[in-house]
Amino acid sequence: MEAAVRIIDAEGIDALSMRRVAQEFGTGAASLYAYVANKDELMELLVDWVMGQVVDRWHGAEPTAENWRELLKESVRLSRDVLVEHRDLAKAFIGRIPFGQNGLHAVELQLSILRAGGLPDRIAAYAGDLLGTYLVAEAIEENMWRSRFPEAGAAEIGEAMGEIRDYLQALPVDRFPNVVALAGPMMYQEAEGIDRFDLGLEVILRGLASFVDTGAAQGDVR
Amino acid sequence: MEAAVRIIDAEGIDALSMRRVAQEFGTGAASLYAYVANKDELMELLVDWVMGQVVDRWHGAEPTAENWRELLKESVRLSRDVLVEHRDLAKAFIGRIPFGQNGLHAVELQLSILRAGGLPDRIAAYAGDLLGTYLVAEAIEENMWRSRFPEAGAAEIGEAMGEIRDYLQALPVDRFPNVVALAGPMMYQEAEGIDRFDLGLEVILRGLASFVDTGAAQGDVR
DNA sequence: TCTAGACTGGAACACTGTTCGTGTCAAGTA
DNA sequence: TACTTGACACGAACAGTGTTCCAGTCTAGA
Repeated sequence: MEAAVRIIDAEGIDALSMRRVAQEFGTGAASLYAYVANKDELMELLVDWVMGQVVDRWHGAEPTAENWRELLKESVRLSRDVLVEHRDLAKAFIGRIPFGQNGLHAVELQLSILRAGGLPDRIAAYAGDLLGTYLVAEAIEENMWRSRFPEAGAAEIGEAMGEIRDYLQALPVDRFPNVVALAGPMMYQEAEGIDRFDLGLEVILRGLASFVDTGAAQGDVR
Repeated sequence: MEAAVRIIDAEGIDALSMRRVAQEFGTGAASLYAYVANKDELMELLVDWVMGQVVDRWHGAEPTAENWRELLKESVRLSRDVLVEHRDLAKAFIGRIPFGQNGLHAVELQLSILRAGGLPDRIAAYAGDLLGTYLVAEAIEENMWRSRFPEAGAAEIGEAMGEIRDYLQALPVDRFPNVVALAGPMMYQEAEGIDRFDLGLEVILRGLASFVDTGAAQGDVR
């Protein structure tokens, strides 16, 4: 597990092959199949391993009706941070439900926050999924920008975005008026002190919060 | 392009190899490199092709301050439907920004709806991204359930979910009280006539709508 | 009729996940 | 002590991958 994470951290998830992992132990790929059924299972374990990291770093404050929003944001941000620390690893979450031991633990934590906030069961159950896919997608995208310029630095990323912005702004105004007009806000990592991730988080949270008052925000669900 | 889509529809995106595409023309893989720089470019074209399908099927009603929510829902649902029709294809969208000709067209449409709704530029610009990642993630997940039981049928999917639900409910209540309690709502495709996809859509839309009134919903963005 | 350039496609390279079968070694039993 | 069992090691092989090389073919323009 640790060897696999080491490879991902250093070379990205595309470099993670059975042979490469085995090499880390100075052995052949076939040896790994004594411990793991196939690569998919290794991925599954990897996903659960990183969920364990998230759980370990969670401070564990008691969720209440007052602090649930802040707590939820913190937990989602923490998960995002852990994912981003391991480059590509977020891609392993695609098409996988983290129902290993650590994954369940993390789900449990999240649900406890959502229910403390007074969300209806149906909404709370679904919110976990929604936030999960959001955070994974965002982690992947962030890594994408970062890997475009391996030497990194926030400045370089801004520069890359700037180039795309220029391209969008140079589009024919008659065919793409809105794209041209919004090229600026579309290609900024942060604006007015709030970065993209927090903005999306806020949007989802406001949507969730609208379901808190029993009966008030009912009606046009469809 | 059409050959590639044919393969994906029949065998899934994992079966899409250069050799397999070439075989569709009765030739060798090397021949494709006269038309396409590499597989990544083929994927890029594929992504733009499917965006073209979405644009072609859009009815094109004029967005207004009254109908923007309904219109936005329709457009997101349409995109999801087109993606799901092509199995795995949604995976090709991961880590890619659809800025081809058709992609830009689709973005333009979406932005026009968002701005008609009176969303601030910054929110509108970001909402496109948010909805895009949401719909792609949801399409992938739906396909995952579907491919677990290739003979398909909504009943089989429900059965598969039922098994996981049973497993979750059998978990130790003292360690996972909330998971056990919410196992039911977590593992239902639809409840009370609203399916998962529409529910998530509604959550995001409410969150976005809360930014419409200039000044009203300001304040604690962070 | 000749030539330039677009296209073809077999062969090869360096990889991938996975399986087979032989080999090693340590613990448990007679 | 001798023997058996079972867990693990791992080179070799198989069928597949994306991509490049390069000797060919074919066709449009001069």
